[in-house]
Amino acid sequence: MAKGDYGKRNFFIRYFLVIKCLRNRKKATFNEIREFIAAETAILDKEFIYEIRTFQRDLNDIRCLFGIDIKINRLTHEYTIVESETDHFNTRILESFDIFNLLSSSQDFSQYISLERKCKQGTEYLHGLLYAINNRFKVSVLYKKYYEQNAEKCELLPLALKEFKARWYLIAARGSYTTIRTYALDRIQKLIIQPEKYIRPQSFDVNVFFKDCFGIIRPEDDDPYEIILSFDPFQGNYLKSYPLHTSQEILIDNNKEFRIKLFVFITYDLMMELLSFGNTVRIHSPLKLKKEIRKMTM
DNA sequence: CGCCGATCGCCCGCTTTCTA
DNA sequence: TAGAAAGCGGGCGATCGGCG
Repeated sequence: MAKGDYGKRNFFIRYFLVIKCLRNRKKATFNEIREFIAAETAILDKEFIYEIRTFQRDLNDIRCLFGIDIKINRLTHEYTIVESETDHFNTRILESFDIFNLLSSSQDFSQYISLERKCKQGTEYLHGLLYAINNRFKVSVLYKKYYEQNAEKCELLPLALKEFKARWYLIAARGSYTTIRTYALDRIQKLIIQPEKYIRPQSFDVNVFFKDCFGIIRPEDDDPYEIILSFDPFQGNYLKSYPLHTSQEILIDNNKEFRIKLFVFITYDLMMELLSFGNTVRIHSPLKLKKEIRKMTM
């Protein structure tokens, strides 16, 4: 086979298949990876010869590009992906690969896959905003609050991006840093990156800022509360795999009750979440949360 | 049509790890 | 502990695609 027969985009297919192979099998020798890739690319009607030297170069590239570390076990000669539990980025990248692979398949699977019909999410602004945040450029956005008729032009100092419930938000300040607000990307109608720079407050860390928040609201004039909630054991299983918040601690877990403790602000987001559990949740404390929920349901 | 950069295979040599 | 085996990176050349 002549070199380069399969074009320039091939390296991307290789990276993806290497990652896919190692995810499926957990571990594989180079020959197994080579065979896996040969089998996966057989439909391309071109022999895909994968040289060990290329593979070794690819490992380096995968590490640099995606931060996915692949190590070899020198006893068994098997390669594995080094999964670091703290790194959410890796998991998300691998998940995105799965979806990408599914949606970009040349076959028409539309009769087998039911996709959620999403409105435009504003994800096209992610790259531009990240660029502005990283290089400390001011931005001006045309922003339409969902409860207002007209869009409003605002000049913002972009600080961070945040994801919540499959939506993306811009965390930004206005002129001074006295108020930091959250802007939903799907409500941005236009984004202009300004040539002017701003000085980023050194103390701002998005993960610290939202540490005690459930969702995207951080009250300015309140403190987080210790919140005790009871669920039925069935909901408990769900909450064990998908904790409500990083502060979640299990207090009781038996066949009658699943009780947890959270340390978060009492916000609209939190109350909506609790209401979505219907009568399977019971609020033990604090009193403030009980009252607020009662107010909403009356 | 020639130049240039990117990719990849091949080869070499250094380093690390295993094993007797 | 020393030699063997394997990993890994660098150099080199062939090839290809883009570009003027």
